[in-house]
Amino acid sequence: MTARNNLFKYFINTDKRLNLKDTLFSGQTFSWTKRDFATGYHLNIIGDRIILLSDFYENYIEILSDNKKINGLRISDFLYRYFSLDIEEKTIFSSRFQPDFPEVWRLIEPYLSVRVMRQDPFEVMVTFMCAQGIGMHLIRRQVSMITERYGEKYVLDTENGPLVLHGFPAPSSLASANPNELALCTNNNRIRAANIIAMARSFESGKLGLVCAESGNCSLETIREALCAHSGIGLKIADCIALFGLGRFDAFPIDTHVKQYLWEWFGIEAARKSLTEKNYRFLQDEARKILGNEFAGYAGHILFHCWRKEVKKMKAF
DNA sequence: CTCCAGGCAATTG
DNA sequence: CAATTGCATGGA
Repeated sequence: MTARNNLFKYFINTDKRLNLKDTLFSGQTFSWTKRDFATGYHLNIIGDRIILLSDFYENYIEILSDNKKINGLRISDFLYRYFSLDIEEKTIFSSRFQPDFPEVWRLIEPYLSVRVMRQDPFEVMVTFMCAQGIGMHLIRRQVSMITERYGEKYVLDTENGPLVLHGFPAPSSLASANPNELALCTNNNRIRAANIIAMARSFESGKLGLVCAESGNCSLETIREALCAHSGIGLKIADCIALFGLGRFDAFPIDTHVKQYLWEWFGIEAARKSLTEKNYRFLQDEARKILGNEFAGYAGHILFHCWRKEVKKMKAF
């Protein structure tokens, strides 16, 4: 394979859609991006290098050579799992959804190819701890600054000159961070910085590692309890971590946007009330009646993404 | 100026 | 119980 630098083409060619499953195993070099990867990555393969760019921050990178492995898996096997290609589009929504909600179905049909990925748990924990009550602009800035200050630096040679990118910091790096220094990266929110450091230490000690290892076998409630024991992680963030970081596609996080579409699209009255814990859990039960249990969160993310773009008319993701 | 952004935790009624 | 407030900042 000859290295072909088309990284900047990636930034421009954002609407190009290719079938990852077909392309991934064809052995050809390709450039592939998709704007619909909310809370996930854009993927770009340049020759023998694979670059993942998050929509939470724009400077994450993994550079891999063909003979390297990730988590003990061949790259193609890793990506197959990473992009959850084992999940078929047609299985995400029940067969009753389309006839029951034809208008919603018409809106979400173009979004059915959205993938919810199995991302790195620690990374998801940190990024979602940065995502409380503020806009995507500030969330991105926080995570971006964290990677720049605490992540490993990569310099990538491109035909347009060197490109500096940063990997996501390891748990140990944030566990030993100075709170005041980290607060500079967390919107000057010292409480958040302290929470992230405490979580990183817990992760390093192995307490959270066990949750990650066992997350496929235990109940959602068990996962939530372990996560919510940490200051700065509530039900919503715990559900996000389960969904995006632990591959628990049954986890159904409810944020301000989900709350909105539960009322506007499905007429759930309780969605107009505030998100107390009791109401949060009630709304989840209601959502599962519509979306089923196994892929409630997966389906919810498709709805979430469609809601933001088609109804709220948000430009970026 | 006000209101809201992919909330949580502590406090008050 | 439920409702309110502090945390922080920037864009609409």
